[in-house]
Amino acid sequence: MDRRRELFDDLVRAETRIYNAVGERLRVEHGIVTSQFELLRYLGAHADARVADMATVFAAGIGAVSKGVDRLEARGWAARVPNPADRRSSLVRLTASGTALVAAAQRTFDEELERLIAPSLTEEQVDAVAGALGAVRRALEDARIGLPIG
Amino acid sequence: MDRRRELFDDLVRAETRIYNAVGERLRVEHGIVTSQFELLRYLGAHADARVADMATVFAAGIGAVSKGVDRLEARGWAARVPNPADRRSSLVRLTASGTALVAAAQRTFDEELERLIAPSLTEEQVDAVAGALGAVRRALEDARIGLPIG
DNA sequence: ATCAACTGCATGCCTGGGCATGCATCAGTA
DNA sequence: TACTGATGCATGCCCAGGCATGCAGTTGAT
Repeated sequence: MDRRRELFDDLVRAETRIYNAVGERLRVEHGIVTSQFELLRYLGAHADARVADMATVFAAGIGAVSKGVDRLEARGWAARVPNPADRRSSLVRLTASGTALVAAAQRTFDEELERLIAPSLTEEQVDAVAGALGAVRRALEDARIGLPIG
Repeated sequence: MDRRRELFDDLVRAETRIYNAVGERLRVEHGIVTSQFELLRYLGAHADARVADMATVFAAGIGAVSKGVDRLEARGWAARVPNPADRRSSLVRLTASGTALVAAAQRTFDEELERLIAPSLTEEQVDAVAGALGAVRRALEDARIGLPIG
């Protein structure tokens, strides 16, 4: 039980600092923050995503994602196109400049992440931690636990 | 490298959902959220903490912690007492009701954390992940990486 | 075809945190 | 002692996200 408390503390602290450090570099070099990078990256990997899809993946509220997409659109990196299958929703896709940005930012991201993690963890540990946290994540997603609202 | 991206994603998603789920239960049963629980728990474990100490531990800004302590004080769970060694700062300590709250909330916290994690991870995995993330955390703390501002 | 219930999302209000500022105090030097 | 720089923290402004609401559109039953 104490071991689980320790896991929680280290999980939250490591995540916070990594998120901040990556965000700092993304901000300086690309003018975006980590949450925007995550949205952009998701859109790069999943063409024609809907707002609700992203909200589920990121465990964020619909409103937050909707506003986040507004900001991406305002900067010309993404566009909402009508969803032919359902006129209530739009499909969000990257623009050309958004695609270019993701590619460039991804390099910064990878570089910084290596700088932060590689000194502390072996490859095997990275695999082990990714596997374990992935299992936790999937279990929570399947059970729809930890979304905002309730 | 892809493995590190996966680690980042799972780290952030698992942390988000665990943080939300724990916060939901703390809110329902004790009227606090996770960030307040963390402050309270720190104060329970570290008598006479200063605002700056907590800001460093939580990788948060001084202002955020200062306001967080304001809220704890307003609810009667903590008090600022003058710091005899330095009149610029105060020492923050729990009140009696704050101490009682921490004890009760800690039980809820432990229970919920077990519910979230135990189904997905063996004891060995918990140890391995806590150890690895602890190493990352300590490295980042030592290098003062990932604090707000810079 | 009609209607009720539901879904998807945009928007407004409110709160919490980041950042900048300002004041009080401390530490070091002359 | 006087003075300069550094430190600790409270506070104000701003922004991002949660939650509630509202509306357009969809679905299913009759």
